[in-house]
Amino acid sequence: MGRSTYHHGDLAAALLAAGLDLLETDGADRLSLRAVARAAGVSPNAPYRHYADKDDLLAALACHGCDDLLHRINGVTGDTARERLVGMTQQAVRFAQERPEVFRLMAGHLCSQRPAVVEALGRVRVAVLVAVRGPGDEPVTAAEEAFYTGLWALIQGLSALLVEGSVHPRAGEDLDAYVARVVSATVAHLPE
Amino acid sequence: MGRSTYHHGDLAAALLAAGLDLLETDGADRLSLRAVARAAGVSPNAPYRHYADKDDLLAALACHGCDDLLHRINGVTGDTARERLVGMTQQAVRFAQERPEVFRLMAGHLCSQRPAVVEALGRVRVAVLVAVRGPGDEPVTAAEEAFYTGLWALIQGLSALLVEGSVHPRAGEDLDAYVARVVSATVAHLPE
DNA sequence: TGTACATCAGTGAACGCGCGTTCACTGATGTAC
DNA sequence: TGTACATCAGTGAACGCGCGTTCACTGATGTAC
Repeated sequence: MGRSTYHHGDLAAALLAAGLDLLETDGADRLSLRAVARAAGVSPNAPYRHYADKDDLLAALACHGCDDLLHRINGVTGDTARERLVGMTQQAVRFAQERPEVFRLMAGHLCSQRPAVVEALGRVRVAVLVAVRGPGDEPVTAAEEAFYTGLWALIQGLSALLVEGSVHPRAGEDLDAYVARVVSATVAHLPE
Repeated sequence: MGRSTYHHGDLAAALLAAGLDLLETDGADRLSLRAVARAAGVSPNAPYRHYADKDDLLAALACHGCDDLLHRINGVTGDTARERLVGMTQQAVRFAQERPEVFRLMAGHLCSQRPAVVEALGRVRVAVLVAVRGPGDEPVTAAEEAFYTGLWALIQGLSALLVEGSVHPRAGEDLDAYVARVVSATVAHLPE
């Protein structure tokens, strides 16, 4: 804000940070490029030096969210595939609870066609697959791919349902415990 | 359009129809109440006689979508729980493909707090539960509820992933066949 | 059957708004010689 | 070390836009007597 030089220094990063902030308070629908510029203490069209247009900034925000989620997921450990799946789903759900608007942006259609976002989401999906499957070099069969797609859908769907308030833990039940119950009940054939 | 009387007759329904139309072409974000009024051949503020505000119309559109999906789901038959689950998921996916914007509106946050939408979505969820479970009067146990929540998440999540283009059938594969594969692989413990 | 009148369902103009983006511009920076 | 100059990264004003909503209003409808 109290910028002393004419040049900002790292406006791209500052806009990203301001954007993430405003995203969570306003939602992607109401997020305006001008507001982001204002928050970064910069004139309305300064962002155009760093982002082609508003959608470009939104895509950058979504990618940032993907990186965050990827990082959380990569931190999950567990002895069995089911434990790791449960752990990852808990991470995804928590992420969505903590940063609902960035989650919506990632899962929604505003950015879903942007190559950078497609790739960032792809990395998350691969991380899930690898974590559940465990290390190994055998090629992924069609049947496995279908299975992992289902798990990915389950993770995304459950996160979304919880974020939108469509489903809830039982009264007094811990969110993580609830997620564990739902996931375990659904994929009961995975080894415990 | 060529309305001959001053009074419209059934403007509420006409606005709903125009709204569903514009929703699919513009998306909920870009849908404007004025455009809906224009499409119905009526002045910009005529809608306010029938809908409290823009959000109220959006909620009505979402409810309409829920009714459509409920109807499709209720048409599903099958000898086994898994068959019925697959059938319902195929219906949901097709619905989302045919009416992506109304699907997004239903699954998204724009209307998720509106009581009418909450109830309409609840009816769909119950229909899924009943169809998978089959007729019977025993109360739903906590474990069952968790399981059905997972199925609901799977249905919603897979529909969303397909709508956003995040996952695809294999080259040349039929969409229904793909959905059947994914669902079956994921809930392999349901009796075939 | 006629009629006064309340109510309903529209009109049309206007308000105030903030937006995305473009334009022509200028201050700051870095580099070649 | 000094300097000319290209380039980069900002400024500030403006354009044109369509929006949601409100206001005061009027045409149409239905109902009580």
